Amino acid sequence: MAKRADLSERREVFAAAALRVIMKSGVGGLTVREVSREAGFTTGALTHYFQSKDQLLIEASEYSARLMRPRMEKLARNASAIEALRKVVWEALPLTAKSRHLWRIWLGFWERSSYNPKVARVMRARYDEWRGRLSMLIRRASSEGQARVDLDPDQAAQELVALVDGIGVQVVLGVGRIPAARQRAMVDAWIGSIAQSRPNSLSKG
Amino acid sequence: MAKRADLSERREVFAAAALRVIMKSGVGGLTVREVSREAGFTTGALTHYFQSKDQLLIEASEYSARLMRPRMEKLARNASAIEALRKVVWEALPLTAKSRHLWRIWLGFWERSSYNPKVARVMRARYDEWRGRLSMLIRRASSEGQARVDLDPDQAAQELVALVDGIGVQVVLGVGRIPAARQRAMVDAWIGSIAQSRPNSLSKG
DNA sequence: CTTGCAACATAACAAACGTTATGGTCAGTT
DNA sequence: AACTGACCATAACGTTTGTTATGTTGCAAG
Repeated sequence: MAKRADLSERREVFAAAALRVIMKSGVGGLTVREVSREAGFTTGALTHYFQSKDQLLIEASEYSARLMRPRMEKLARNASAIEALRKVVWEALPLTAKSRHLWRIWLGFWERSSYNPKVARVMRARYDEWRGRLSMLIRRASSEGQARVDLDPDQAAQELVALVDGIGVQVVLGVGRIPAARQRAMVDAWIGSIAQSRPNSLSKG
Repeated sequence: MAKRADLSERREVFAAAALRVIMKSGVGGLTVREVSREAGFTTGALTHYFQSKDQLLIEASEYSARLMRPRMEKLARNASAIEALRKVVWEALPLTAKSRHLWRIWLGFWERSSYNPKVARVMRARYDEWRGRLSMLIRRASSEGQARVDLDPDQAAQELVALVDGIGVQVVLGVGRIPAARQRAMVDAWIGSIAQSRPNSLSKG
């Protein structure tokens, strides 16, 4: 066994290259040759680390999730649950160029996931994590008296996920105009609708 | 000039076949051979009516819009502007199997529109029409005292478009669960937020 | 009745694709 | 020092693609 390069490190290099190619040409326009070139290698290297193109796509999808996760987890640790929810959702919005780039990538995976079961599985896991994160924050907000208690946290989280996706589509496709301030206002309005000015303990007493 | 078949009629046959293929294999998986077979012809016939695959896709996109338009226009003629808005948006939701099929098609066009300027142009026109329809109804609701007057109709319509897209994504991708009743409730909640119980004339007086 | 062109089918084409095969190089083991 | 296998390049393979070329047929105008 004569190893010179770290395996998982090389795989990340190709995954990152794949994301850059997707940004340029879309998931449908992605080719193993282009990804190899983007990574600074040739197809011989890529096939050494990935059994197939599908595997590369899945790895790329997981890598894109790893890019967001740490920031999300940090923002979720905010003392106020409602404030944490605000900041977490804001982070997901297509507010910055970098965020819009990621959105462009995710959107590229959407269609592929409709016709590729493997991609669909990864995509579902991704959304489960995202919805779960929001659900947990909403639950926390309820128990801390910052949000209504007559609320199904999972259902509320599902609504919020849909809201964010809708904004993402409009902005990334460029079919609508939703400036940053408006995006945040929409999220705040939704959070305001589940928020509760009076603490839970008082309304119970 | 020996014509036997109506030109625009044949083109619609191919457009409809293209939509069926997209439902099955996605826009990325669509091939001219498959569409020809689906239409009951061969590629020779298809190329006789379409200069390129892109033209076929655009025609198919426009055809899918023509499928919705009449129903939308009929529902928009409701006496009550708010009620018309409700019914029009409900019609756009992925509530029925048929509607979900159309959503699947639209979603397929999204990525392609990111990298194909021609498709992007058509897509933008489609959303302009959709947003304009909602904007008009909201404007009507305001002037009839059914909706707040301190409202930017275009901005409100943009929000509603995003909401519907978000629901569409979640349902069609199958990454979230939003039952029909919940979809309608979400729309109603949004409309409720812009609605006004007291007529405009009173609040002005 | 001839003729011309629309309306298709069939076949061929070059390009691009994912994948596989082959070969070379060099670090690390024996 | 010989050897081995990880690492990567290069090339080839078979398939599929959009497009073009080349028929063939049959209605309708002249």
